[in-house]
Amino acid sequence: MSFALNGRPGVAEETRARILAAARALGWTPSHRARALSSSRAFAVGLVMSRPPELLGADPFFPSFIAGAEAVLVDRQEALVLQVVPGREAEEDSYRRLAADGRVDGVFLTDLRVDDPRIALLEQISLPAVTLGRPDVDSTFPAVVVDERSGIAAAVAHLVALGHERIAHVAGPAHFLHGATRRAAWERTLVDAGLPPGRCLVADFSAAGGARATRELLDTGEPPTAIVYANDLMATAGLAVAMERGIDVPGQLSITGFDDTEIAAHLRPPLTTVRTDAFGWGKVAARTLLDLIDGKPGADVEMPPAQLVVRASTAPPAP
Amino acid sequence: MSFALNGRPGVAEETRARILAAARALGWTPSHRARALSSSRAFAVGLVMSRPPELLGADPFFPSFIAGAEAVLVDRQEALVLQVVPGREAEEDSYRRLAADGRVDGVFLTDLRVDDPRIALLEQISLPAVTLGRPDVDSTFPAVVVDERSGIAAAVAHLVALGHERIAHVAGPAHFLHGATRRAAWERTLVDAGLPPGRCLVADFSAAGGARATRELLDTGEPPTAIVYANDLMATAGLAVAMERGIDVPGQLSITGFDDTEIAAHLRPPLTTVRTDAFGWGKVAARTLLDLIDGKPGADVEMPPAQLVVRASTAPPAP
DNA sequence: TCAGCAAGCTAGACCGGTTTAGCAGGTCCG
DNA sequence: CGGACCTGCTAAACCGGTCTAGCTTGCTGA
Repeated sequence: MSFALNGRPGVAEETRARILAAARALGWTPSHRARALSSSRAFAVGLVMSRPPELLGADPFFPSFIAGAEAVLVDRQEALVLQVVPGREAEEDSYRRLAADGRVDGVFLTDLRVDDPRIALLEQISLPAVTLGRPDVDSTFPAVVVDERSGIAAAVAHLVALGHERIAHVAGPAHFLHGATRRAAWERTLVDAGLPPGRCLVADFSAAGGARATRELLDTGEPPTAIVYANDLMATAGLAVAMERGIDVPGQLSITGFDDTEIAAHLRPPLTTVRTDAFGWGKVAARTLLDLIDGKPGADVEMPPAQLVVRASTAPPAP
Repeated sequence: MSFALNGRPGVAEETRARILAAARALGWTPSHRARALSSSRAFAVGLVMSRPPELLGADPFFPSFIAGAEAVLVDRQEALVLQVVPGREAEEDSYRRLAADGRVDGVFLTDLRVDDPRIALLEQISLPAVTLGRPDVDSTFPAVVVDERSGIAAAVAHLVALGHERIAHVAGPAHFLHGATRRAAWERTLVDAGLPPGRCLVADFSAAGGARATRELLDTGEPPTAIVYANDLMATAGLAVAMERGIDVPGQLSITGFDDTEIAAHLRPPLTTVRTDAFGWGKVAARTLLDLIDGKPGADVEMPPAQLVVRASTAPPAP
C-alpha cells in the first residue's frame, strides 16, 4: 500500500494507478499523525526566537524570513513550529523540548552569537540545524550566509567618497555575531580608506538605545559628520535626535541604517540603508534544512550580498 | 499506566508515586507522537497570517501577540504552528490542510474581515477557533475583544479639545474589521462632538499608502488641521510628507497613529498614538483557545480598552 | 463460611500509517 | 517436466502511547 502511494519501486504501474484512484474516490487522506509515529518524523521544522517582543516587532527580518521559509515549506507539506522564549535559560530548554518531544525534525538557528552555545547543544541532542550566517565556532551544520560586510563596507565607502572623515558607528550588542560583523566591516573599511577609526558605541538595536548612543556621539567635542547604524530602528531614532538638536540631516550629519525597513524610504529625509533579502534567505534556509533532514549532504550556501540603498540621508559633510 | 502518569483516579497514591519515580529514574519521556496518534490530538494550535510580508514586518502586532500566546502555550506543552499565505485562495487551503492533517487542535483568527468567510469555513470543518475581535457575522467561536473604538474616540476627543475642527482620517482597507471599526469610531466621535465629519481616505496600512493619502489630504483647498491615522506606519509616513512640504507638526498639523510601535516615541516629534496590549491579548486568546479545545465552554472575553498615549505630534491648530 | 462487590491492577485492543516477511504466480533453465 | 528464481502482492509486526475489558485481591454482610 504505502509503496504504491509513496511512489516506490516494486509495484506494478497498473496497480499503483488503481490504488491511487481508489484513494481519491474514497476521499482518503493519509493521517499525518500515524505517519509521524511510524516513520519517527515530525514533518515540521522549528524556529526559536529569543528576543524581547518589542524588538521582534520592530525588526522586519523575522516576518520576511518566515514568509520565505513558509513558501518552501508548504510545498513540501512541512509545518513551521514557532517558539518565543524570554531568556537564555529558557532557550536551551526550548530546543531540548522540541527535540525530546520530536516536535520538529530540524531548526533554523538565527541571531547567531559569538561562541554560540546552541551549536554544541544541537549537535549533542542531534537535532539537525541550519545556521543563518557562518558561526565562529566549529559547526557541522550547513550555513546559509548573507555577506553583510560588503553592504556596510559600501555604506562606509559611500560616506568616504562624499568626503566624510569622522564616521562613527552605533553597533548592536557585541555578543551577536551580526553586531560584531557589522562593526568589524565598518572599522576595516575606514582603515582601508586610510582614515582613523571613528568612535563606536555599542547599543542594543532598540530605538531608545540608538537615541542614547546618538546623543552621546553628538555631545562629543568633535562630533562625527556621519553615523553608520547597525539597524534602521536605531538610525531612525538617531535621525529624531539630530532633528531635536536642530542638526540638519544630511546637511550637517549623514546617517545610514541597515535592514531597509518598510518605513525607511518614507522618512524625512529618506534613509540611506543596506538591504538584505530576508525572504530569499528564508527560502534558501528552508530548502537547505529540508535537504539536510532528508539526508542530503548540506553544503554552505552563499546568498547575494547585502546591497547599499542610497537615499537622501547622506550628503557631503558641511564645509 | 497512563492513568497514573496523567493523574487520573482509580490508581492508588502509592502506586502512582512508584510509577512516576520509575519513569524519572529511567529518564523516560512520553512520546508526543504516540500520544498525538492515540488521543487524536495535535497538542498544537495554529496561526495563519495572510498579509504581504512587508506589512507583517512593519506591524508590531504579530510578534507581540505571538510572544503572549507562547507564554501560555509553553506552560501547557502546546506548540504554535505558523502559516504564512500569500493570498485569499491559499488561505482557505491553509486552514483546510491544517485541519485535515490534524496539525492543530484549533486556530487563532486574526485580521478579521467584514463578512469573514473563514468563520463559516472553520465551523464547517469543525476546527475550534478564537476570534480576535468580535466578528460581524454569526459565530459560535469565543471572541477575545479589545475595544479599539474608545482609543480612537479618545484621540479624536483629544484633538477636538485642542480646538481642531477639520479632522481627517486615513483608514485601513474597509474590508478589514479593524479598519472599518477605527473609521466608524472616528466618524462617530466627530458627529457626537457636533463637528462635520472630516475627509476619510482609505489606504492600505502601508507607508506608501499613508504617504499617498496624506498628500491627497494636504492638496485639498482647505486641508485638515489634524489627521487620525489607522496605524503608526501610515502616520510616520504622513509625518514625513508634512515635513517635506514644510508643514510644521504639530504647529500646523496634528497627527495621531495607532499601535504605539517601538519607534513612535522616538520620532520627531514623538507620535501621539493609541496603544493596545498585544502581548496580553495573545495570552488571553491562547488561554481561551486551549480551554475551548479542552471542551470548556468559551465565553467572550473583554480586554482592557486601547489607551491614548499623548506625545508631541498633537497641539492646538494654527490660529 | 462464602457469595457479593468494589477498588486496584494488568493484558490487550486500538489509533493509522511504514516496513518487513512470506506467499502466490509466472518465467527461466537444466 | 520440475525445481530455482524473480516479480508483485498480502498479511502481520511495529511505532508508543490511550483506554477498555476483565482479572485479582481484600473487604463486607448474610
